[in-house]
Amino acid sequence: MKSVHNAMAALRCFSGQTRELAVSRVADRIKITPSSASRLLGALRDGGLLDQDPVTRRYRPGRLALVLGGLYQAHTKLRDLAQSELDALVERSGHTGYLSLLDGGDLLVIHTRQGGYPLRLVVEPGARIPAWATAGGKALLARLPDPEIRERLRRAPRNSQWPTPSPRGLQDEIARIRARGHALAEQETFPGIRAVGIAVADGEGRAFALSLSFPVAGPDRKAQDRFLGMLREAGHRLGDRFGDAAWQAYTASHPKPRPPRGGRSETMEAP
Amino acid sequence: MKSVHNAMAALRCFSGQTRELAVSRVADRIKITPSSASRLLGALRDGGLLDQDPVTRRYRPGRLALVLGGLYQAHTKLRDLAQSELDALVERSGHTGYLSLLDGGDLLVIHTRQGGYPLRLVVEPGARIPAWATAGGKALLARLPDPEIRERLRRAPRNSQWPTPSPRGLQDEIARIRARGHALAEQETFPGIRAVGIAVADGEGRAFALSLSFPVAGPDRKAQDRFLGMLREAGHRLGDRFGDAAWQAYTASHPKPRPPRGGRSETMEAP
DNA sequence: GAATGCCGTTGCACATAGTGCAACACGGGC
DNA sequence: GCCCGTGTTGCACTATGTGCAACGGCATTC
Repeated sequence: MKSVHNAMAALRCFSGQTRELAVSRVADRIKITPSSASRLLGALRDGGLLDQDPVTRRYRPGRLALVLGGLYQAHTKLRDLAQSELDALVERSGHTGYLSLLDGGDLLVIHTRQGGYPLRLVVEPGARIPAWATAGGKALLARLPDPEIRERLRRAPRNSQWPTPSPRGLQDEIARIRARGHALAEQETFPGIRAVGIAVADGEGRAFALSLSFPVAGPDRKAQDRFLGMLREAGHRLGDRFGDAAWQAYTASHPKPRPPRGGRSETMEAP
Repeated sequence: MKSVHNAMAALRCFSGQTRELAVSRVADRIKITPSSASRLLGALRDGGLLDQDPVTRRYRPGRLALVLGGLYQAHTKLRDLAQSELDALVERSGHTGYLSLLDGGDLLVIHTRQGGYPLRLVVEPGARIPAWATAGGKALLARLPDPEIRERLRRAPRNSQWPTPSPRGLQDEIARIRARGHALAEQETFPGIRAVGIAVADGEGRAFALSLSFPVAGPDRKAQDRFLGMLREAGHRLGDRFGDAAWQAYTASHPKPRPPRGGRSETMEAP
């Protein structure tokens, strides 16, 4: 299945930073000859997974990609609602928010939203970062059983930019995240950047991380705590909505912001 | 590139109705042996384009599909805004709305939203319908140069359920749609169902159709005209926003609802 | 305007890569 | 227990995709 593998390697070249790619760029990045790349991308275009700009001859994601992406969300609307929550969070905090999910040992960024604050950590959708170096990634990992966490981190290729954790430190941090229900990244993703992250899952298996990043020298302690509180409120809302058992447990460490009184307004359509 | 072609044929089996597929179902539908299908889907899973349910062994769109779908929207947010407009339309009319685009000679449904009205034409996202049998498809086709319209319809495989148009009728209908700026489908998609559709394009090439369907016996003439008016208003807003020249021209037939007074509020972030 | 470099695409011969067949393992039903 | 349906794996064969080289198009350069 080499050609199929190459095809997906080619597809993975596309990201928020590189929405369009020339044949030769793809050939370089996945180490195949330009002739093969030309045929491969041509086939993907014929199938509708890619579109080709008729004038520049460059490729970009196509219609088939759009429908498949839409289908990922499957039955739930967790992704949609999570994104709304995130947008609101960014609006109120002024800092950058990320919606992402776990891909092996990496955090895969799905959606970002820039806040108004001038100093920003810009990460494009499609970017992959070692999960353990991010707040969202840690929050997602902490939901997995211990052996799987170790397995995922073991398999992840070593990366000089983001070091691998010590077994001891890993254990402690995971325990802390599980107890509190949120994860912190203290300049671990990027120097000078602090981040807070939570993870929410729908009925079966699909988990997303919501995270918020800001400069360490930016908002003061009080403000940071407010952001964390807002993030946790969002987590509670989503957790309640999608029956995420973990979020019931987290009520202990931080009290649940609004104890459910009768008569919540339903904004979603009935099935 | 046969295996890549098969891969995309397999991917095209997924739709709103069939979000999960078993190996054998895919094998049947794209006419390959189960062994090949097993290897093929396995490769797509390894690449992240598909996920496999560990217990049922069935496949569904994966993370890579999600990012690629997100990238389709590219620089513009036409899709997002069009969807918002559509949702509002459905809310106000109570009937079903569709967001779709042209795929060869077919209309490819991207997003649907059910209204409250009990009698509904249910079309799942991912569905393909001969464009000429739909209001949205006609609106999209009418934007193309004449030879290309004929070419696309010529290439489309014959389909007993939806007949091909006569050259004469095609010519007239296209002219009518271009003059008015919207298309109608009078029980052409489905018996007893009437639909109205418009098409909007962003700066370069990407065009979406917004359409609304309702039973012929449902809303009265007045109400239908209101729906059409609302749809056209949405078209004007989107057309203005994305510089769609066609929508300036359409002002003649139906007067533009709100002539642009100074000081439009900018909701999009600056680049 | 010719020359140069870069890019995308196409023919061709070879060897790899993917195919179908058959067999196996697994899980549920009459 | 026996089935049937399903998903996966070994194996031999051939069809398929590969690299190489050459070509045409398009800018940029001199």
